[in-house]
Amino acid sequence: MRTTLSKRINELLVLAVLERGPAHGYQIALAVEEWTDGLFSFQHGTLYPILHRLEGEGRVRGAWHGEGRRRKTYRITDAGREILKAGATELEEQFRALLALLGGTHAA
Amino acid sequence: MRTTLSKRINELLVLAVLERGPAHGYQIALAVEEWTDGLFSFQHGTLYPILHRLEGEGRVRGAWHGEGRRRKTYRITDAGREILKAGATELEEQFRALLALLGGTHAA
DNA sequence: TGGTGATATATAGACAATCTTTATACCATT
DNA sequence: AATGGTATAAAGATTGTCTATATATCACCA
Repeated sequence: MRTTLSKRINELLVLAVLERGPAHGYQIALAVEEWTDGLFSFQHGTLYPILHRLEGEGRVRGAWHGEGRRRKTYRITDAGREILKAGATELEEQFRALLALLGGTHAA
Repeated sequence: MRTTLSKRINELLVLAVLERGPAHGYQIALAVEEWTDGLFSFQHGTLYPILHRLEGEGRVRGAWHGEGRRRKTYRITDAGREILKAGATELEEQFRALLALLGGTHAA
């Protein structure tokens, strides 16, 4: 399964949130939880490494805002948008195949 | 993400194949690959531990057939059928939520 | 003004699960 | 008899998440 499915999903979740607008880590975690009704969530010990990884790969760009409380606001890059689109499409195909196999057992 | 998503998916894939009829490990791996057009697949070092785990949990039952080449044929149990149904439903919900978030960025 | 809890980021270390590799062995084909 | 496909198993490396800890600001309340 190439790179891990969870890893891909987690990265796509982050990118999808950032596609809707810049956000910092904490906001991303909240957004994912809200928008998926709690079905997906991030521990902060999981999220920050993902953000750093994505930043290192050039899929997001982070900028510090040093007014008092330190915050790092992330924006999606063009490279990030590309793999978001490609990844979402690929994932959807995979899910279709998966559900077909799972559903085929109890559906008509 | 409770237990790993990949773990749950892998187990459901195995159970879904067995729901269609008894099979031994090698056949299960081939079936998953065929039925998902290669989008999901098992390394044998992944599949056998999963089968042993499922067997230990009573979700499948394995029986050796010792005529020459050793083969272990697995059947799904009632307990296995239960978590297959429950798991498939749960997974579908999760995917819907995920695709809504991912798709919301490039769809209307 | 001092404490609590939410906001906010980061990292080290434990843990879980898969993947790679190696081992064994039968069978069919050439 | 040698090769390649079928078939299972387990040890060890790798990967990625989770837990726990550390740090720090801010708002609120007593």
